[in-house]
Amino acid sequence: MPQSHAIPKAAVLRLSLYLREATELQEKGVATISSSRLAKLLGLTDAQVRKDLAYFGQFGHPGVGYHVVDLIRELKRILGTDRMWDVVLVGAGNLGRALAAYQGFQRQGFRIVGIFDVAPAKVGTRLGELAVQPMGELADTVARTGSRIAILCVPPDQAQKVADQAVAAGIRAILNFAPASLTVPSHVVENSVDLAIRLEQLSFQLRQTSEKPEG
Amino acid sequence: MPQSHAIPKAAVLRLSLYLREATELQEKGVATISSSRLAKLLGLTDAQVRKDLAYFGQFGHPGVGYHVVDLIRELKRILGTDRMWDVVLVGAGNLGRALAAYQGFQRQGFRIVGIFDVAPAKVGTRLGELAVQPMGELADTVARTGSRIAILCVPPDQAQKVADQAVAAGIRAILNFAPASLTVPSHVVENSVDLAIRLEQLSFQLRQTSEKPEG
DNA sequence: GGATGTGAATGCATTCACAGCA
DNA sequence: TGCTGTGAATGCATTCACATCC
Repeated sequence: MPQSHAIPKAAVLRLSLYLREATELQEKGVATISSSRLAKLLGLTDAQVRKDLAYFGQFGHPGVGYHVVDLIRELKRILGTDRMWDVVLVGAGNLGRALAAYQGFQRQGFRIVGIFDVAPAKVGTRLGELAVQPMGELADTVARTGSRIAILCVPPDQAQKVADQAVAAGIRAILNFAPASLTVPSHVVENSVDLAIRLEQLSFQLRQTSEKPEG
Repeated sequence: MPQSHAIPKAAVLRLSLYLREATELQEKGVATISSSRLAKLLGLTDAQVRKDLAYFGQFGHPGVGYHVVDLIRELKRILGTDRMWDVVLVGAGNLGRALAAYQGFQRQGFRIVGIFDVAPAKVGTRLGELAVQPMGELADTVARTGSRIAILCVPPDQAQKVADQAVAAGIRAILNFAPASLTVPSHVVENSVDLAIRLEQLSFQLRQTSEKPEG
């Protein structure tokens, strides 16, 4: 049973890093891993790794470490990726098409089951095994496949409208790549990735380290 | 003059959101914005907005709010986007090509000045105004253009090697899209975006809200 | 010896609440 | 009155340090 204290949001983010690292270690044939070694691989402290994992149970072995196979199984169970998730994608522009083809999603248990776009010119074009569908078919596809997750790759001025359509279609989680703030009902979870902001943050950090950026 | 206290890392991230929102308000012709209204637009509290901005100076007006034009100018100055940054991109796969064409970078002051790939088949192919170059030309291009920032879109097993090459070429900041942890010297800043992890976090949150995910 | 799991202590970020100004 | 800027208070996350176990 988990501890009765609140789980830090940042801890859950690190679980994904532990899973990624553990998977790589498994592929290399490593059987056990200690908190200190895992921490070093990720640039964290050993205590943090142990505390993060202990929020969710006790699956380490004193004197030994964590069995990589067990660690992976537990992390997948906690994160909910011990199953396949069907995902729909809205916006078949450059980014949308690249994400539709992204192998990393499949590998982590996410399968794109539908791609949608408003532009008639894009509808019908093929992307791997899927063809771009018109927005009108979104609700049908969500209902038929039971998808709970949508990825949004639409222009920022259309993002809110498309998010509303997705929610109306039964979507419960949105990964938003549009540089815009979304408002969603409380039963829907939303997560935004603003690519330009990531560069902006680097720009800020460059200023900090070398006070003279010049040109 | 900034306050003598440490600036929370999360505050800097929010500055980018304030800039994004202020830019949108400016396009709508809004002249001033209060902390409470800005907070509401972003799902934050008014005190947080004020404190974040106050870390970097006093550019608000009691009884009025913040002049949108001034706010944008100050935020750009703080974030370092009051100038153009030249950026190189390594990895001309699906994601790399999509990012090379991404308009959002240009809009925020980032210009891709070189695209590189190891695959001979990709070298020479055109992407907008640029042609994919071989890795051997990376150092030359970085030196010639004075680029400080690199975007990495390479397979995870090549990420560390490519990061090392970029650092050796003079790069000071890396935006990494490969699902792998990078080790970089202390004078280099690194920022990773793992797309699959973002979906994983949604999966976790879905489990939390509705304890029965079923299929 | 070597490692985990965890209360206690520390440090950091957010929120409160109000003085001060337009 | 309306709003900013900010010390003080609160709340949250990380680190410490050690009992415990293989």
